[in-house]
Amino acid sequence: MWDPTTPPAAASSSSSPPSASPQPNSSEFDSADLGGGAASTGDEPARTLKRPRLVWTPQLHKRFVDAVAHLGIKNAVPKTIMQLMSVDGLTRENVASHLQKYRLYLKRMQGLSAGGGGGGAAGGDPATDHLFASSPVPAHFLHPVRPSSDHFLPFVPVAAHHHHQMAAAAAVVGHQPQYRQMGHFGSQSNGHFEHPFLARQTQPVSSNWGTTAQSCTFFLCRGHGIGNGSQWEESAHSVSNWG
DNA sequence: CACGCAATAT
DNA sequence: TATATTGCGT
Repeated sequence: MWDPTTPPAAASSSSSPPSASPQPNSSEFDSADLGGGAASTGDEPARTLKRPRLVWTPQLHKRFVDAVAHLGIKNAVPKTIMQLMSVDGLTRENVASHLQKYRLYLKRMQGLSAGGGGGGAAGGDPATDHLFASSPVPAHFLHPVRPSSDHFLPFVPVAAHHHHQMAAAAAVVGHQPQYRQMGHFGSQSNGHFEHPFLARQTQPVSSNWGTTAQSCTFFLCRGHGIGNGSQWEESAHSVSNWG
């Protein structure tokens, strides 16, 4: 169902010059624009609404990887990852599904890096490799920390990444309903987020960062495409309260 | 219940 | 092709 008519990710119409200018544009998403049908029979609780397929952009995956990296392999379970990512609209299933693929990817990498050498994600599934290769994989992922006998590690050739077209942005393309997913991160201060995004809901959240700079730090984590470890690390420390 | 993974569905 | 969903064991 990936809808043939659905463009792979919004063509970066504006910006995203081929040469450079990453452009720290804070808007990596469109405003949710409600179409006519929208909720059809009224506004159903997002709970039961059929959400559009999540499109895992490199940026989104970056957050995923960072979350896992900071959580540690052991604590990196779907629910925790989801919460740490703080991406509104993200469900546990979304993360779980991708986490599964990601683990397979890591497993393959382990096998390859240990024995052979060279390349990166070669010979695997073309499908997953490309996406995962866009994000640097923390070394600890490949070797869960040997208790005491990790003597010779050949060297871990991280997958050679090429430059791909990183378009922009939108994370989800709702082809069926007219919702655009992922807009801002949640201000799940204490529990979890409830409303995905949608519509013209009121959004009292804005008042949050208007007066208190707290969750705003998360926004800093974008800007560098590939090849960067993590900069939100520091940010995370600032708000180390959610735990 | 939440997790992890294979198989399957869309 | 990429995600989502399901099934089953833990």
